[in-house]
Amino acid sequence: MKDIHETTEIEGTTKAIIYQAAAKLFAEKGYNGVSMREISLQSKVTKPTIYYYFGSKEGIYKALITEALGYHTEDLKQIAALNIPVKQKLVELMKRRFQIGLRHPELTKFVLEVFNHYEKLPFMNGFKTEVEAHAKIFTDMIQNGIDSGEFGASAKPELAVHVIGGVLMHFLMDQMNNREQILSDQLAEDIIELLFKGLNE
Amino acid sequence: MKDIHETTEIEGTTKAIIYQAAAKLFAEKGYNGVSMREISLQSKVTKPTIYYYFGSKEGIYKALITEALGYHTEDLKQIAALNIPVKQKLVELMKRRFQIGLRHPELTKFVLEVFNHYEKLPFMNGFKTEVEAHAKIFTDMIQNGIDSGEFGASAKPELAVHVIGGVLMHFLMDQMNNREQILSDQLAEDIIELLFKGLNE
DNA sequence: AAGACTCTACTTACCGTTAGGTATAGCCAA
DNA sequence: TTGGCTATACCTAACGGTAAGTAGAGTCTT
Repeated sequence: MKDIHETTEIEGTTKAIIYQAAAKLFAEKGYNGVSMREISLQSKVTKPTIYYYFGSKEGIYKALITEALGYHTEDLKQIAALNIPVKQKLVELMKRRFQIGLRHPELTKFVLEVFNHYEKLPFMNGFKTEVEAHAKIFTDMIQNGIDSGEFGASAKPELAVHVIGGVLMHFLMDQMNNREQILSDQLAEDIIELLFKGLNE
Repeated sequence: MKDIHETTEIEGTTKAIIYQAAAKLFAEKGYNGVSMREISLQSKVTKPTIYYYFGSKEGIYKALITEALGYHTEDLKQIAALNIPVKQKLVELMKRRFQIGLRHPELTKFVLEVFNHYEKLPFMNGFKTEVEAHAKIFTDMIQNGIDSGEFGASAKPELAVHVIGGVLMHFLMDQMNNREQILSDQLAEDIIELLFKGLNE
């Protein structure tokens, strides 16, 4: 899989410079917390140039979300297609998400924001389809684990999906708000192990 | 325990009217997404009157956070002091948080925002102490469960804290973004049960 | 008990600043 | 010399915040 920025951007071009400056600022302060002037200053590109490439503030933001979301969904599809036990898929998913979280914190924050849609922007609904597509792949993966008997029969699928997804997002969020490194492959394994064995063992 | 709004507000007063309008708007659109004019319009109170009572935009926001955070910490303290097994305390905590989430979605969103501090406001740091105090009570509670042998010895305390806390926040967040009711006492019990037994049972 | 004063609660009208966005002209590589 | 790109300078609307003033109830003095 290509690295996250390679899909739409060529490093060093004016567009890419604007793109990365905007990603950083939006991730730090949210959509309404960032002004076009700030992006212009941070990227050292004048305002009209930004408008030339992205059309509007909404335009940059949407481009950012689309890329981040697309990348994550593609990655998830790939994992779902692997020929390994579901439990291993979950470990793999968590490891990869953690790695992306460390390498691309800005884009990770966008994904978290879309999934949790906190600072509700009116145009966020436009991504509903993509978010649901992503959720479906994940749900199917868990359902597979239950159907195949790999998970206990008592595990309710929707509950399991929420718990695993919730924990994953929580750790990502935690890393996004911390300077020191929290996430690691080992942590990913420990989390899945704990979720499988349960607290009372 | 008193209901959440009784602590600082008397229903029907101008201050309370502003307060509730602001809570609703901030929860919907985030700090930077809401203007003082909007609060003024929504509450049908003129702008200077809002300044008369709260001093600044930051002032209203901080008042909202302080109340919500204070209430939640008080509630958590109360649960921690109960003379029941730790597992039951967790169930009780989750039930209560779910109930607050349903009854007071606006204030619940504030708590989530502070804990996840997404749209990072510069003055959010001012609540670090309170957030840490809250976290400590929770961590001690889990640690108790491990020390007393109620939880499995293999459960790493920090991991367990993050998993339980993460799941709790995730479900609250999910409810905040949905119109239909998701949360219930039964769900709280199911979640804790799943976390204890693990997925493979 | 009447007038002078004070206080709370609130309004009208406005401030300087910044927001998103753009018209227009110039630069420069192909 | 044309078309992709970038700069200057500007627009209107909206922002957070405030100066100045007032209605009306209460208080204090004579």
